[in-house]
Amino acid sequence: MGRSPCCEKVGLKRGPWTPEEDQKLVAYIEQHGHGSWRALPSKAGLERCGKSCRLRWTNYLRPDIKRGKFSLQEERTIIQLHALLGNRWSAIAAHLPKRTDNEIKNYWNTHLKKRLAKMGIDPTTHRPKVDAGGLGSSSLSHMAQWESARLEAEARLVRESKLQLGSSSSLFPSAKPARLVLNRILARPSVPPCLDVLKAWQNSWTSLPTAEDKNTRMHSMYALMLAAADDNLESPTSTLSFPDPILPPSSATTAITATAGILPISEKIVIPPTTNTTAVNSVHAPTSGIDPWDTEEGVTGERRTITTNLQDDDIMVAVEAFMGERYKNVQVNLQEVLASNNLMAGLSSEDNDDVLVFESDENMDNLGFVDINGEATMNCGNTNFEEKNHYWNSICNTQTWGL
DNA sequence: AACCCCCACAACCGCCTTATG
DNA sequence: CCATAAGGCGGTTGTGGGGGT
Repeated sequence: MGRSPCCEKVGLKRGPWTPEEDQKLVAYIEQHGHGSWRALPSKAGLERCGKSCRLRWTNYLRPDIKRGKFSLQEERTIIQLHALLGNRWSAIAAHLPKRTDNEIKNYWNTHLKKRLAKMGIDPTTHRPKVDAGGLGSSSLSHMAQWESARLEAEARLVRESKLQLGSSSSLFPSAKPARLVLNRILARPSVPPCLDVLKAWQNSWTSLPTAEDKNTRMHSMYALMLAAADDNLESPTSTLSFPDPILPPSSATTAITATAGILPISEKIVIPPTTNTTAVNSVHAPTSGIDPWDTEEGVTGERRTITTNLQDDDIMVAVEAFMGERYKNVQVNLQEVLASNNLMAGLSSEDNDDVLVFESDENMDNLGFVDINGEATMNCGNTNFEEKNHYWNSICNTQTWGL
């Protein structure tokens, strides 16, 4: 389809707005609302195109925007979110009240990007620039810092999602709800567009040369699912628990109702017993206060599926994967982990047919996703849920997230 | 004082998505 | 289902101001 120009360009003024023009625009919108932007200029007596008026209003004249220097907290937030979301300025702006995407974008391009570059951080990947000599200790330190920042951002998003889901009224009604849409994880070569972190995780996984490598390397994984808006959660509309149990008790089919908050999820997540179940794998459930799936009781041979029919793409499942033989069977040290090839991923379900399956092997050493077709997409080994849950909790619970 | 360069930021451009008839 | 309008978004450009020479 053809795209029509937003307005006739001939005879229309361009360039910087004058105070008089601003005044006209503000006065008109305050009195009539903006209505159709295309029709606005003539009604307001402006010789501008509607798009120009809209941008001027949304980026500059709107009363609910904050201008001026970015605070340290705002800078930190921008960096964290950029590490997680990339150049998705509107998504980032949704987490910075009263800041516009354009302002954040400009600030990033003119300040933060350069600052990161000076620190030896690639502002695109948020990873240390690799020099010919490999990673030095300072690079590792940077990596740890930025991985930490990125993980904090992830935790922040999760927390904010919980808050938003738990409340029907947004703190910032004019702002769009935080929307983190992650594409489904697929092991097939035709990976859909997705977050960089997801790509990174996939790449890191698929780049392992052999299955043996995959198995011998230590991976751990947290799955965060929109689920469980039952009585155990803080809010009847909560749909995200983090980190909530992945696997259920073996004794019964568990149905967790995900009710509709901001995210239009209204289906059940059903966890049926599987045909050749022999025992239970379990995951600690630290946030619920109820721990029916204590890790100490993890047994072998279980294969379970969590089947969910989801109605929209606003599902987030974030996965943390720790890689590297050096961490096998050692106490996880946060900085070490962060300095390692620690990656995150996620997936979403885009239609009713999607099925998300977490699968574990006989030693509970591997967890994996299986897509709707039952094809194993990835595995993560040697899971230590206690440690990882503790780690995530420490991020989620001890951070003060200024809004 | 004049010129040049750099920087910050507002504004624009073009593509994409969504809404509507 | 299709065409079109309108809005949203991210990349890029243009402009003005400040600092250096």
